[in-house]
Amino acid sequence: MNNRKTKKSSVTIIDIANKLKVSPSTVSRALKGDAQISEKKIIQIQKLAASLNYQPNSLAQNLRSNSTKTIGVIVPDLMLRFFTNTIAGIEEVAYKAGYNVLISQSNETLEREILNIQSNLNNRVAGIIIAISIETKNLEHLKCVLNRNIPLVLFDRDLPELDCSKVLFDDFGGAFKIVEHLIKSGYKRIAHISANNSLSVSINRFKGYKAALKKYNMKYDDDLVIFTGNFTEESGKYATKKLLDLPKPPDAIFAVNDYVALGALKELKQNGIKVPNEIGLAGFCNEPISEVIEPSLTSMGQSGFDIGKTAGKILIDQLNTELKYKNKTEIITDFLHVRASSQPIKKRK
Amino acid sequence: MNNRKTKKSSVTIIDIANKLKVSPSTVSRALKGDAQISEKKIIQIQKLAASLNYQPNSLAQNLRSNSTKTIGVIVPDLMLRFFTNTIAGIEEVAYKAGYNVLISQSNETLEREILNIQSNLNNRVAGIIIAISIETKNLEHLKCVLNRNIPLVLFDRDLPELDCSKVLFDDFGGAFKIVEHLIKSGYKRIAHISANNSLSVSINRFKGYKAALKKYNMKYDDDLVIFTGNFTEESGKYATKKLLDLPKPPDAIFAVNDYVALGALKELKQNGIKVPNEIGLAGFCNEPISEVIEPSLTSMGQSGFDIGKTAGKILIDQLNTELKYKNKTEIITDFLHVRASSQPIKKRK
DNA sequence: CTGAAAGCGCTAACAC
DNA sequence: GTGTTAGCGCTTTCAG
Repeated sequence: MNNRKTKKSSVTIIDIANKLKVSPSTVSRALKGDAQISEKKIIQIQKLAASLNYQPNSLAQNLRSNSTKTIGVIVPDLMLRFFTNTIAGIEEVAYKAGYNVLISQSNETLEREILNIQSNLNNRVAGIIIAISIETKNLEHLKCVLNRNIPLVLFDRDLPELDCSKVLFDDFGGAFKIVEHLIKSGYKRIAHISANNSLSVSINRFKGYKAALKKYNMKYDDDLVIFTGNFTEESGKYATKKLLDLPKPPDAIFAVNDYVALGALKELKQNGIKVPNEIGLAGFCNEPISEVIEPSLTSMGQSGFDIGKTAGKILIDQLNTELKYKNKTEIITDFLHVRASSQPIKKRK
Repeated sequence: MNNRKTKKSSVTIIDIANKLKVSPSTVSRALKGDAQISEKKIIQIQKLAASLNYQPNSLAQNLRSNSTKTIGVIVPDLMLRFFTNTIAGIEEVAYKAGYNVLISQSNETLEREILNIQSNLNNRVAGIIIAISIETKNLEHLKCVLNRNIPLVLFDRDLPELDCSKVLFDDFGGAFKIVEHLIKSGYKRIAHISANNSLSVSINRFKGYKAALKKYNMKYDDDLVIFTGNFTEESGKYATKKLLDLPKPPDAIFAVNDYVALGALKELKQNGIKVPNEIGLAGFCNEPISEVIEPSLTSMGQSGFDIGKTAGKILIDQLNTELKYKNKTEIITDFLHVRASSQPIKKRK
């Protein structure tokens, strides 16, 4: 009996059809405002549906169409601000377009990423937006998505071998601007703390660093580049320690991101080195902390929210226009937030 | 033809049945390891399924069971660190239990929250975890969820009138500890910057503040409490301005959260007031910024990740055990991070 | 131990 | 304009 009650809890198209002595298909059509159905029937049916608080059963619609109004989003780590900001952007545009957002995290492992994709496919998501894990070199699982004609949008971390839509940040240009700014501020020996985990993000920032040095005829020095393997504060400390141990330490440091820069700053302070007076410093991402630390940190902006919105837009475009094969790459840029940590050398006492 | 290809792209239970000359029901049972099916058939069927890379069509399973393996999560704002940390915690336990996570944000509006719930219900989520919006006073939409026997877990923001599972932070105790710490550090006139938007969070921190004063026989002074309406840095500045304008300004400020405290700190600095020497300061949430600002900010920890994990666990418990009516309230506590901004008065020069 | 058959709710040929 | 019918893929009685 409880069972019956539960069943009755949702009104179906058949209930409406019975009450109005019409067929279920008529109801179905009327609810969609099909032009073939007479005006009065449409109104009558829609009125009854509304008064009964009819809600279409998405599950049935999904099975019928073998698709859903759901976008799968896979990110490496939900504890990282950048990725959650991206999700906020995606949710924003998805909501407006009537899509739901299914999230999962790969924890930076390929294994879990594959399971996430699998699960997304089983759930017949309409499309997938993904930032790949550090481990992702093999791309079978991603090709599998494309083979099924499911639109795929890669963001932040590029996979040049994969042919699909992408939303990338201009890491090269961003790094270039930072280093250019440091050079113009009078710094002569600019070090770079990189991550070197084969991620495009890391690689391209390194390239931007080198390009800026080259443009201004500054010698590239291998000793001034430290590869740490990841993006943590600890790495920043470790790398800075190594830099300070050099026979000729740098007079500025460009860190691959703000947390690495924070680690560098702490290490410098611990060694009694004044920033920016003795060593200038700059980071990447413009995290909230960059604005509030002492001295405030010069950092390249990188709006995760905008990247998310763009990725969402591209995906929904592909979904709506059936241009499932149209691969679009969008490069997002942002501007440099110049703060105290990179005060021009001239102004230094 | 393309159509046919797409159709063939996924293997169904019927394909397997045909190849093995058994019925679809046998295959279905064998895949679940039904004890009734003979050992050899089970092995044979599972082997073939694996080799064909058979993936059950979740959509069909969903329709059949009128339910999904999906947990709906609704938060006010995906740009807030606390909520995304919660989501990380939920995802963690959901993943392990084989559930997907569908997220949506209400943007702090009741209207959108209702639409989010509606959408979750249409998608037949197995359960819902929600942090209500600031506007949510009417609870029809939430009762509607419970009426459908869908487990609901409220977190962070309480709605005392609603009878369901809850995971709340010990805001009262947290505030009490902060104020007690300030008192023990020698502060005599402790102000509180509150939000007063009728959220339990705000109300309970205010109550904790008053309780601590009372315990230590300190007079409660209305002038020392400012209600700003929200949780922003701007509010912190505004309230601090008002506090400094008092005939007898406070010698310590307990801000309802870290961003409000940050605003307070900036305002104090702007007025040349030394923290903690002239005015002590404490916040709430232990945001990453609290550790890096100058002076570092004393703050009550509040692990969104733990709250999320707990909420997820409770929901999944209810789902697994069919104890859909068992309403469990879990109170999460954390510890106080004492930092420079509230240095004991004795140590001040 | 296995098969036949019905049905979850909706939609879209195909009829008339 | 509207109804009939079949079927999306899976599960689960009910029969044997």
